[in-house]
Parts: sequence; structure tokens; C-alpha cells
Amino acid sequence: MSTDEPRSARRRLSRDRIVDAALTSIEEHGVDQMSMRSLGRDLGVEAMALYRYVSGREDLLEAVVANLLNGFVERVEAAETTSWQEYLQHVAHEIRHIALANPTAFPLVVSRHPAAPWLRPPLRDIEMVEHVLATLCARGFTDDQAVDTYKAFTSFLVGSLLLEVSIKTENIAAVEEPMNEGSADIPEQDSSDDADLAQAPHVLRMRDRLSQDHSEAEFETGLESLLNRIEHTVSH
Amino acid sequence: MSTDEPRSARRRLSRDRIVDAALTSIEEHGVDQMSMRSLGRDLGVEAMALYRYVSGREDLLEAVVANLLNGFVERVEAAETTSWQEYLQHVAHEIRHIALANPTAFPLVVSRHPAAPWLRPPLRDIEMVEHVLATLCARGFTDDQAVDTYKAFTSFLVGSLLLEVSIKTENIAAVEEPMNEGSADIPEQDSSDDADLAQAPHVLRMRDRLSQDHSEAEFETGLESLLNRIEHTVSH
DNA sequence: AGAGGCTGCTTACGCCATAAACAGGTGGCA
DNA sequence: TGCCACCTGTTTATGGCGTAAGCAGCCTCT
Repeated sequence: MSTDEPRSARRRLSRDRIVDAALTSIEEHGVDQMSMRSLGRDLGVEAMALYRYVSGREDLLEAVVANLLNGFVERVEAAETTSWQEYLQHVAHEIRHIALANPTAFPLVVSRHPAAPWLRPPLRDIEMVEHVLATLCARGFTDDQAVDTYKAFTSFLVGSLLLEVSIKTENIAAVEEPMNEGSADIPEQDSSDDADLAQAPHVLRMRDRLSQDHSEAEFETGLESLLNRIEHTVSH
Repeated sequence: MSTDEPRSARRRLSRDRIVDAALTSIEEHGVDQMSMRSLGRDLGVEAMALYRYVSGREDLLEAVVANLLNGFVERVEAAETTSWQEYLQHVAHEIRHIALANPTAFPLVVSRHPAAPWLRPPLRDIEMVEHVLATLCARGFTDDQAVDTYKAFTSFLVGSLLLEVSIKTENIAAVEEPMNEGSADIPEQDSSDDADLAQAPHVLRMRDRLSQDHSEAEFETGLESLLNRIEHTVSH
């Protein structure tokens, strides 16, 4: 009746279509704005229709994370590597690529509860964990060495990439209101930036340097240093 | 009339009291459960009363973060240090202490938008950033060296501590339904775990090692390695 | 043709953040 | 003492949210 939409937009729903739309919406408007209702709107469908394919919002976010990591193992295996150093380099770059391609959604990978709660560094995708551990063992690591390496590696990735994507996301959900700020109801520090900055001469002076983005180089040197450290540890 | 509460619980509201209650509630029930309404309930007050002291939920979370970092600079300065290595060690341990004392709230420090958007590694508290930069410069770092060091240091802290607190928080908001599961006879879960695990022999084998918590030692060696790297870089 | 299963829609509930108007008390000042 | 202005917290209302439950149309298979 009221199908004003072209046929292309009225396609059948599917879990993949929903997850894709969710990821798109998250990247465009931020995680908070991605509601079941708005997502339904995006897909030309009522919110409740989505519940046929996802069991709830949590499950959907779970699926978005899984989708991000999809094909990761395949891509890593595609480029066969000779040393474990080269292998870890490849894994790191692969994940960095994912993070940079989805800067808003990437923090979900870290912030959501892990699939296996007992897995201490709780990166979600067990398939990936397995691949890393298996490869390290195949390269002669003992179990202990593999686990320690996995933990240090994970920690490095999370730290570097979270900071890096937070650069790219800064204003994604910033609401700017028209400034009819005649009277501040609350003793406000709206000018907290400037006030603090007046107290922070070094920050002020290095402002340019601080805001320059050298993430790439920093990531590379950090990664190299980490690999060196692991190498040193492994060879006693 | 309906003030059943003892006087002590009916004390005047204040921004500090609200922020403290918020932090407590977050640590106890998770960030999601901390609503204006529940917080009002905790304080024996209607939700709207809070808006006299806090301009909204976002502002409140902002204040919680600020509160976490409160006194940080004072404590760092209290223990006067001689070398920049010792200084950064002290800063790192101070922040780790904060993180471990407030494992559920700590991710807010990283995940909320920074006060100064142009500040690339967006740790929120400008006072702290200033202190680190000033100290490094006072120890002979050039501006470039100070900035690079600050970024690498921040990245390390965020990565290590986020992973560490996520260990301690795993089940904080987990909804446990009363399963009448008396003994461990029944092996099945959501079955997704076991299904994945069946495909992951290495993970399975190292399960014990993976779930052991050696965060402390890992943090120390990682930090030491980072400081060595910085030292090496700084001295050409 | 008829039956049953997909699929998506409608309605409804209880939660949330928050805007706006309001009331009770308390202090200052005559 | 009387009065008024303010500070504090409450009441009421709006619009959004996630999601439980039931319903209606269509597709396919017999």
C-alpha cells in the first residue's frame, strides 16, 4: 500500500543487513544514537521487526563486533609469514586497519564483555585468540611464552588503537546549541578549557605538537619495540 | 510528614555528595544502572533535585571522572622524585592505583570526550597533562621529546589498565537468572562458548594459564621496558 | 484450495532524561 | 513582629527508549 520506497530499499530483512546497517549508523551518528527505532527507520521497517533476527540490542552490538572481526583470520592466513615477528606485525596491522576503518565502533570490541569470561585479556573473538596462540606455538613458543606474548601484544594493541581512534571520533556526537547563554544557572565553568589552559603553559606551548597526528609512526616504533622485548624474553 | 529517614540520611544535597554517590553506585551496579532516578533514590530525593547541582547526566559522569583524578597531582608532588624515570614510575603507579580502586568507573576516563579536543592523546585532566609535560621539560626533555614520551606513556597506561580492570569487572552487570543447576553435571552453556572452544584446542589447553592474573608483574615489566625505550630514544 | 509458517506491524508497559511550574522553609531586613 | 526573596526539593508532563505479546498478510508446499 504505502510502499513509497523503491524496490531496492524494501528488500527482505536479514541479520546481515541489520548488522551492516547498525555498523553504518554507529559510524555515522555514534553508538548512543543507534537505537532499535532509528535502525528500523533506516531500514524502512518498524523497530520490532528487527527482533526476528536479533534477540535484542545487546545481541546486535555483539554481532556488530563479530562482524568487524569477520574475515580477520582468513586475511591473516592469506599472507603467509615466515617468522613469528612477521606474523605478529601482520596481525597488528590487520587489526589497526579494522580500527581505523571503523573508529567509532572499534571501542565496542574492547568494552563489551568477553565471550569467554575466564579469558583474561578479554579480546572477544576466540577464533583470533586461537590463531595467535597456535601460530606462536608452531613457531616454538612454550605455552607460557605464548600466553605472555599474547597478553603483552593485546595490551599494546588496545592501548595504541583506542587512543588512535579516539582522535578520529572526537566530535562525532557533539551537540552544539545556539548560545543564548544570558544567565548561567549554575556557577559554570563553560570556559573551563581556557581557564585550565591559562594554568597550563606547557600544554599551551606544545599545543601544536600535541595535536599533530603521528600515530602511524608511533604505532610502528611501539610495535617494533614490543617485538624486540618479546624476542629478548623468549631467548632467555 | 513522610520523612521516615533519620536526620543523617536527610542531609542537604551537594554536588560532592551527588558525585560520591554516583561513583559508589557505578562501582556497585555498573554505569548503565546509574540513572538519575536510581541515584535520587540512593540519596532519598527525587531525581529532579539533582539537576540543581548537576546540569545533566553527562555532566555528572564528567564530574565523576574529575573526582577520580582528584588529588592526583598533589599525591605525585608529595613524593618528590629525582629522575624522570622515577617520576613516570610514580605517575604510572598512582594511576594504576586509581584504576584498581575504581575498576568499573575507570573506563570512563578514557571513553568520554576530552576536555581539550585538540589534545591528541585525550586523557582528560589537563592539570595532569601539564604536570607531566612540565616535569619532563624540567628534566631536560625537548618539547618534541616530551610530547612523544607523553603519548607513548599514555598509550601504555590506557592499554594495560583497561585490560586489567576489565578482568575485575567481568560480571558486574551480568544478569544471573536462577537456574536450578545443582552440579556441574550438565556441560552445556549457551553452547556458543563450547562450540568455539571445541575449535580452539590451544585456548582450551592454556585455559588455566590464560585466566591466571599476572597483571602486576606484566605491568611492571612493560613499564620498565617502555622507560628503557624512551631513555634510549632521548639519548639519541 | 487450504494450511501452516515467515515476516513484519500494532499495541502496550515501564523505564529513562529532562523541561517547567510550583511549594515549603529559611534567612535577612524593616 | 511582619514581610519578602531565595534556596531547595517536588510535581507534573513530554518524548524517547527497549522489548513483551499478539496479530495480519503473504509465500510456499501439498
